[in-house]
Amino acid sequence: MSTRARKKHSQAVTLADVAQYAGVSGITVSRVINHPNKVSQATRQAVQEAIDMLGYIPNQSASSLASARSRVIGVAIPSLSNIVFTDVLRGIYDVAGTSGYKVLMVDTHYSALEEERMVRTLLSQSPEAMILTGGEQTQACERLLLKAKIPVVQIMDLLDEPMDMNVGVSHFEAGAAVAEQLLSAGYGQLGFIGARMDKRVRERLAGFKSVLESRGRFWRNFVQVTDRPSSIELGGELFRTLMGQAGDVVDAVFCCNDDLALGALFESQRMGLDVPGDIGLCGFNDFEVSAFTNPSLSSVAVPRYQMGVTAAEMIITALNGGEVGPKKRDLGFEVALRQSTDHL
Amino acid sequence: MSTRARKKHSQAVTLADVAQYAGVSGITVSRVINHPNKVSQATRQAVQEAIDMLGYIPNQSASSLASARSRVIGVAIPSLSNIVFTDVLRGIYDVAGTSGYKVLMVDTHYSALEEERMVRTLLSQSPEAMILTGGEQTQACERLLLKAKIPVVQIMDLLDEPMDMNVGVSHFEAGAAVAEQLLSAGYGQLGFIGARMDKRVRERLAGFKSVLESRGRFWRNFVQVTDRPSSIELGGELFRTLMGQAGDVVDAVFCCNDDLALGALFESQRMGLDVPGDIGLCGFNDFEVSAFTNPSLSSVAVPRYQMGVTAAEMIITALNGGEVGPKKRDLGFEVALRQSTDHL
DNA sequence: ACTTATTATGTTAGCGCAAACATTTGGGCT
DNA sequence: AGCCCAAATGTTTGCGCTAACATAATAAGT
Repeated sequence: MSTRARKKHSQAVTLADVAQYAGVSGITVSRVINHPNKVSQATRQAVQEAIDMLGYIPNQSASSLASARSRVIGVAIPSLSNIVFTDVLRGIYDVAGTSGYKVLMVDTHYSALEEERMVRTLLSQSPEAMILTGGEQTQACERLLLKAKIPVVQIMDLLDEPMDMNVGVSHFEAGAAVAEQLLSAGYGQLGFIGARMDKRVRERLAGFKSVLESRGRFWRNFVQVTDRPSSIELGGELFRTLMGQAGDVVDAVFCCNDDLALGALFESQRMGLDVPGDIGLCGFNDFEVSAFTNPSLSSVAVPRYQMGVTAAEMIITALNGGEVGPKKRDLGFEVALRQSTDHL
Repeated sequence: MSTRARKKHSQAVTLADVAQYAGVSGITVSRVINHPNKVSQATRQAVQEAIDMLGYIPNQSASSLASARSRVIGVAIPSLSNIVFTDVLRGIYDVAGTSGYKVLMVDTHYSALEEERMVRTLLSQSPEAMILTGGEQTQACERLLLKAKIPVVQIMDLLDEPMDMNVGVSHFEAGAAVAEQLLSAGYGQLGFIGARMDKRVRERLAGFKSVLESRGRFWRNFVQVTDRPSSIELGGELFRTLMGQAGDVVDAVFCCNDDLALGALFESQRMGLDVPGDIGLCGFNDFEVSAFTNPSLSSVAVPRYQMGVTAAEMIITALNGGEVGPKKRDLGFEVALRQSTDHL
């Protein structure tokens, strides 16, 4: 044995300590923790007592290194301040947690470059799978993930060519559905306000626009968008602007999300406009509050939580070598028609 | 060399591969990554090229194991669906991210036992510090953390005896402040509705109650609470119940959070009650929407994001061996008086 | 009894990296 | 030139754990 004994990293209890205390070998302790059914009842109990007595907590780094299993799922979402993503996250956490996986989450701030950096960070933790938002990864990012050879699920959107698996809804169709519903509710001149204008919002607008164009009812100046982050305040602002330049014609507005829709609703009240009489309003994402405002706000409900659940379940099935089923899942949406679009 | 060569875990590029490619020793590659200024310009560049060429991604498990540094901060929050906590999280992520730390977050679902289980999980990742919500940890949980000998910050509340560091606000004083403000706004018979009833909500109620009792103005049947999770819908329900049993007297209601307050506001509109004329309403947490409803909703603003930032900064300072300053920080609150309490 | 499974446990080696220590190299000074 | 010091790089070892293999103990079948 070398005389220059290296300083122990810590006084932490290790597997070896437990083994000694219980009078067994290290691997037996390891098995009690990871494959308890491979150990006899008696030994298992003795080891468990030693674990409890010493307060042993396994070192996951060592375990990962030795077994090449990290039990970590990496998740990248664009923003933590948007309930849309935190709902998905909840679904992921709920499933991952009960399956013994940890979730390492990062916030990409809606930037593909930031996402690439974050994916690098995540990969350095040797995740066993990865969940990404949307399909706008950088080339380099995609290469990294392919090289990692782990299951990847892209969520939120429906992608033509997912890297691996895909769970989402068609924002194009959702936008189109809103246009249809507003038209059949009797509105004829439809406006659009949008913020942040990420891929999904652009898709909603595209779907909305396609329906209107097919009826010769689309006019560019009925669209009021900005790249600024969405907020209720901004919704009011965009609504006021839109009304300022087309208020004499526009009779209904599709707001790209419920934040904007709420802002528009409250602003319309302050402007003395009657919703749904003077102007119809429809949001997107169906926040809880939208069902309770006066008038209640029509919106598009997307199964966010379920999206997280499904993504996590697909991953866990894949990791367990099970049959994943369809690699692309369209979870659908529902247009919730409420008072704000009910003027007939 | 043994003939039974163990199967390599993966084909992943390792530090040794990079070293060989760059014609240096492994430790030099390690230095380029972790202590670049200890390597000459030329070598650094050569190694960097090798890293890029081979697409090397360091194995964090191995690094943690060898160096006893994980660069992980563990965070336990009670719920992911409450914007209150996700705002704090954002603050933590923003600071931790820019300081090169990863955040491992867990959701305790408002349960101390679940929290203990989660802390165990977190500890197995050898976090360098931990952020917990509130001060209601189990004994065992507290013991685990003490044994881990890492910086711990308890956030949200102000604690008498924090385990280590503490960043929060006094919910008792906030509740008291609301009572004071409502009284000086001219309301005389104050009610309270509350849900979830966690420690912080109970503190708000206690503060509110203490002020009223000191003026002989507290009546038990003006308080309507439930342990069910808070929601807008529930706010409406509790408000209706309270009005049903004390509506002829109560002239203002303190809602333990803005979800309830919004529910109460919308419900009062449906009941044909004038806010703030017939009834005053004050919420808590100052969600964005509260400033934009009609009437706008009075609320108590708490620096949530800043709380996360401060907690993370204290931790990083501590980890760098810096001067942390006061271990207990009261970040204060502000009562935002708006139309819903303005009936004079 | 004797082979053959089966179950329970142990031995060995190494996962990929960085701390500690050792060595070399290259000025800068007298 | 000779010396010293600092900067740059290398060698060795082990972090704590688990896969793979080896062995021992027990049960089951003939």
